[in-house]
Amino acid sequence: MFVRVAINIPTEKTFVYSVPEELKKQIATGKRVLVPLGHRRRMIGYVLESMNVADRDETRDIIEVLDKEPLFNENDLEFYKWAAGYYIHHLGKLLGNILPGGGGIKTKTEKMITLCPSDVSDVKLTEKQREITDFISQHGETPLSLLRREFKNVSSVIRSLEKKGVVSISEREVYRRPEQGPDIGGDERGLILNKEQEAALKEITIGIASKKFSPYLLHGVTGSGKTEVYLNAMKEALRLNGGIIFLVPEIALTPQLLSRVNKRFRDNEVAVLHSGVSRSARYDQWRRIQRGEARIVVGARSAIFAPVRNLRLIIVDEEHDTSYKQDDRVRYNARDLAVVRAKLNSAVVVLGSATPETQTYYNTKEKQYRYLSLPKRVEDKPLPQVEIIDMKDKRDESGGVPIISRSLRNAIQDALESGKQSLLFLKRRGFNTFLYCLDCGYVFKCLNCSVSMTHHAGAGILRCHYCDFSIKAPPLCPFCQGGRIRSYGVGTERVAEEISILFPRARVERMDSDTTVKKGSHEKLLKALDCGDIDILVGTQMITKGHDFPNVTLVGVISADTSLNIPDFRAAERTFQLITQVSGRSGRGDSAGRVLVQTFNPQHYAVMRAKEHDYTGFYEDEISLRRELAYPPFSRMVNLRISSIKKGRAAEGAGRIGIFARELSGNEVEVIGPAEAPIAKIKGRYRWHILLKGRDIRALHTLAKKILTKTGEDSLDIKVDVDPVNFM
DNA sequence: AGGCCGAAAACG
DNA sequence: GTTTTCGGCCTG
Repeated sequence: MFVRVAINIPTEKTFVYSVPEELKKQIATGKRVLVPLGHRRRMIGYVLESMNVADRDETRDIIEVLDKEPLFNENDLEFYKWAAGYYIHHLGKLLGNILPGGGGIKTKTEKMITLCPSDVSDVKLTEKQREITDFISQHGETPLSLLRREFKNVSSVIRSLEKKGVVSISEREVYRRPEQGPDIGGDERGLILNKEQEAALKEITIGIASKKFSPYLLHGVTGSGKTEVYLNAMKEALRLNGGIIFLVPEIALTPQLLSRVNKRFRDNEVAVLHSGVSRSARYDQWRRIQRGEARIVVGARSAIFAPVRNLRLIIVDEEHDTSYKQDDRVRYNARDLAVVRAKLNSAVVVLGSATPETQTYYNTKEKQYRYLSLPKRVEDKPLPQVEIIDMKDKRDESGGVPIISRSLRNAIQDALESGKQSLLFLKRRGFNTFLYCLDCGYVFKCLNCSVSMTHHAGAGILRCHYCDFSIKAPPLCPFCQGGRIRSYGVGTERVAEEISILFPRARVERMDSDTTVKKGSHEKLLKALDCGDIDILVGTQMITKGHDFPNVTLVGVISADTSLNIPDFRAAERTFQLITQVSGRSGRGDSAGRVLVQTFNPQHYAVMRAKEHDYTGFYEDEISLRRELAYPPFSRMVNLRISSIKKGRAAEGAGRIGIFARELSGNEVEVIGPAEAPIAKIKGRYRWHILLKGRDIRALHTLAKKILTKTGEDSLDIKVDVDPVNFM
């Protein structure tokens, strides 16, 4: 017997090994095996298939079968192969990244004690032994750990009981569970769906029953109750014995959402997968899913690979969210893969958003996806009033542009006085964007990355947000020794400080990746906000995602321009989404909400359409621009990211690859660049990129693959990014 | 990825 | 002529 395995090494090849007689019984597709590779090396191989004849003369034996049960089946494998092919990754590398337990994680077992059924009344027992056997007879099969808690010196007593034949010891697998977060947002209200929710649910239900591939866009304004539709659809899929994947952006995978799911479904039906779940718990969750014990998987992007049995429904909440795109190691987009997987499984996929990607909405126009709409908030609550504040003519006492305009200040004041909460959003954490020397103009930049370092005043340090390198903030300019060091730009820390000065009585908190590094601190802040222990919360992106806090009536966007001025064709879309999503946090309770957006571009269509809550208007503006410039959805893109430790080498190599790409591109593919990346250096590597653009993804694939094989000749690092999202 | 091997460069 | 370094190649 032989097996074909994939190994997590950068090669297209799969490897055939022979199976020793004693391991034959254990072999199955989807299990991991330990195999020898090369000289004295042992690697984990993933069994792709087993066969009776090998297609080569010499094979080596596998050493060990690592899993009792497979991690995936043929159906899952078909999907993994598709993903590896589409994103131009080696299958072994993909499997190594998405499957749990790259290391040798063992299943956790627990010793169970049972009384032997045979008549043991004539066996003499000590008092202690009697006590324990009585306890076991009351409880039936009892875990040893429970006995440990109840009695002293349990192990020795049990050992002697076993010797006497009174009890028997067996081992049972136990699942390690991810830690449960606190219960936030208790009231599970609104079980009754409104007309639009009902209509959307009905359509989805038809799709589920049809057992045909049925893709939907659920376009519902913020606060329109999309989650309620999801939960009902899930119930329906479950009723038909279907498996479910519910994807949410990593940051939105909050206790709030989880407790909602947990209240609706039985605990043992739900498995949770995300980066916060420990390795071992992840492995156990995976096995529960594979066995079909957990029918519902809730998770961040990697959960799209979960080996769900009889998959009938995939939900992608906030489908526009860029965190569905994984940019390191294995590059894939979980939102797009969700559609593919649904297609392979003849299942339903529901993409939900208040601000769908232009591409997604376009697909509904092209009749690729069915369009479902929730145009109103639940209970007909009004959308918040959005006011745009033109910062061009705003000056503070010293003649500079103020961080907080007068109007925003007044609005915060109003909210405070009426006992309401405010959220202030901005893109950058830290205190200031950067420090510079007033005398010579020296800017403190990271030595490894070509970005200015962010000033964290609280800690008195400068930190690079790309490589995390930090230094003490120096009092003197290292270049001219001048003492006049000034700061420019603002971060969350600076805004929080400013707010504390303006409103000394208010309870101000900051939420960004600095204040939430500690496990559970994210939940703690949200809980505090939920309990009303915070008046004003200043934060980055993470305060914008999906939360529902009824007492928040004011949302302030400190600057809409940070997302508008990035070198990315989706900048307008991102800005529209951002303003709309942040706005959505406002006025979810009984009081009407207000949103204030500070910007230097009040006339920009993304800003104006967001003010009017006009998604379709924005879409029309955007799609005509995309058509004109032949950007997606009117073209496809593949980005080649080239980097090297040596500056010249990166530039040269990129140039050479550019020429090569143009030679091969033909008239189907347009080669743009090479260009130095907007962030020219990260972690000591100089970065360039070449963009391939064309109508047909296959032509792009072919060209990208040719470039990869051809360029093995120099020590450049080349990465292929299919359907790129991040152009920095 | 990581070890092996041959070719080229450095060495004496 | 010998040692060291570098880069390409292969692993079942």
